[in-house]
Formats: sequence, structure tokens, C-alpha cells
Amino acid sequence: VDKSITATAPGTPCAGLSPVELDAWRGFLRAHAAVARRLDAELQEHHGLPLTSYDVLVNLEDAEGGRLRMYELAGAVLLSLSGVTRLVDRLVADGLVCRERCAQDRRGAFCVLTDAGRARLAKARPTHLDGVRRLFLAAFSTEELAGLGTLWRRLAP
Amino acid sequence: VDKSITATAPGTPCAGLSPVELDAWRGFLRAHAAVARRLDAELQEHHGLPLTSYDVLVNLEDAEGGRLRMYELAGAVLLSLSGVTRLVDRLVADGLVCRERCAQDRRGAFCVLTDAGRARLAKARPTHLDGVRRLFLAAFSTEELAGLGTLWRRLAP
DNA sequence: GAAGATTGACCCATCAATCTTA
DNA sequence: TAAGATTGATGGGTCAATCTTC
Repeated sequence: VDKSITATAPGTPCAGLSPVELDAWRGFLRAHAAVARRLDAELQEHHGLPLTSYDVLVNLEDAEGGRLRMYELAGAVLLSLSGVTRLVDRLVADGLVCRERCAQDRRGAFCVLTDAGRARLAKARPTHLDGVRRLFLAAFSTEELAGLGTLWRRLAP
Repeated sequence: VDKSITATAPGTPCAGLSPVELDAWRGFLRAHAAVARRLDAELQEHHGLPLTSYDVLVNLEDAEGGRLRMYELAGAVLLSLSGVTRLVDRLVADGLVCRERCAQDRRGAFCVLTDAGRARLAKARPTHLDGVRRLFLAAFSTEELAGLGTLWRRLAP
């Protein structure tokens, strides 16, 4: 019997992954690590802006009135609520956003993009988009990108 | 002219991404964040083992003699050298690995899998593999997985 | 001097507990 | 009591500087 695929010791209560599965999975992990690392480094070097901070600015600019509730921001940037609190603390210190108490529900707070934040984002965006194209998009055809898009949609939320 | 694709203000020195590009890129980021988060949580809950620690144990077991130089380990788990030093510190404290000075080159150090580490890995592996299958592999056909594998190979190292 | 690895200072994120307002 | 957000404690990571051995 050919055991070359699993390389699992006899008696092990689980079978290993096939080469195809391994390549898809490990490649996915390596791809993410490599691209995210370099994008963050480039953004940091040229604009003093970590990737997560950039992500916050982008989401605020896309939002109505340049403002988002803290919990909305957390959902948008894939961070915990407390993580967003700290992140916004830093951005406030840098003058890129400000907080605004919510008028109707005084428990709530908005995070609002400042003019300085908008300006910084405008400068950083070309760097970031260039990086995404160069390090990720450029490797694939339009059809392949469309394929990837549909594949991602299948993963459970 | 149809500007609906870019949504970029006039005068902006870069064009935005197309919907197809956005779906492929953002989906990639969300997919990674979601899957990695849950895998780490499951491993941590059932075996008290973070994903990076698990990754170290796997790489050691695959290696000749269950041992790897620190710099080799760093390359394998996609961490900086100092990051690996800290990580191995923790694993040594847990008794899952031990350090061994290199005989030929006394600057170097090996990280060696202990029996306890091997045992812990054997228990954790089914949980991890099940998670990878359930949260990632199960969403795709074999052909699609093979496709993903070839796509990842195109990204620059 | 350079390679292999560690350490010190610091950055960034999470969970659980907390504070405030509804 | 519950919802929105922040805080304290802690885990885990990076870079730059350092120590040892080649």
C-alpha cells in the first residue's frame, strides 16, 4: 500500500493532508504572511502609517460623513473592540482622527476623520495600492481574480 | 465616462481597484483573518497551544532528528530570529522542546523536540487538521485546491 | 569583522473587568 | 439589566544593540 501521501505513523487517529491540500493551505499562509509584511513595511517606511491605521482611515473615508461608531470600525478592520480603542487612541494622538460623543445615545462615540487624516490617506493610498498590485494582483489574470473572489465567498463568516 | 468603478476623486494620482480586484484582495485578507483566528482559538482551548507553537512542533517533528537550528526554525515558521528565541523560551518552559548547543560550531544552537513535545503534538494534530479541513479545505474541490496551489507559487518569495 | 543567537526597549493586540448611560 | 466603550493585565511580536564564537 502506498503511504507516501500521508506520512502518518500507523495508529495515528488522523490522516495527514494530501500534497494538493498542503500546497493550497501552506501556500495560503505563506502568501498572506509575505504580502502583509511587505505592505506594512512599505507603508510604514514611506508614510509612518501601519497597515491597520491605514485601514481605519480608508474605512472612515468611505463612510457617511467620514465617521463611524467604534463597534462599526471594529467590524470593518477585523479587530476587537478594545483593539480599536487603542488604535484610535494612537490616531487621535497623531491628529488623524478625533472622537465625537454621540448626541442621541450618549454611551456611544464616533470616530471621525480629520482633515489631516484625509490628507495623510491621500498621500499613502498610491503607495498602498501600488503595493497591492505589485505584490498580489499582478500575479493573476482577471479571470483568476474573479475565481478567487468566488472562492472566498464560500468560506463561512 | 463611467467612473463608477474607481470612485476616486478627480486629480487623485492613483486609480482605485476594480470590484473584481477588491473582492479578490479583501476576500483574501478576511479569509485569512477568520480562519487563522478560529484555528488558533480551537488549538488554544483544547490543547493550550497557540498556532505558532504548534507550527514549531510540526516543523521539528518533520526535521531530521527532531532538531532544527534556530535560524532554520525562524524561516520555517515565518518569524524573525528574535521572535523565535522568545517562542522557544516559552516552549522550553513548558518542556515541549529543549535547546542543545551545536558541537561543531559553538555559536549555534539546536531546538530539539522532547518526548513531551512529541506527545502534545500527537494529541493536538487531529484538532488542527480537523480545523483546517472544516474551515478551509472543505469549501473547495480538489481541482480548486490544485488551482490555488499553483497560484500561490506565482507570488514572489 | 561577520555569523548565530539572545536581550532590552517598545509596539500592538487580546481577554476580562469596569464605567457610564439607556 | 444590557449596550457601548474604555482600561488593566498580559501575551506575543519587532528592531536595534549586544554577546560569543568563527
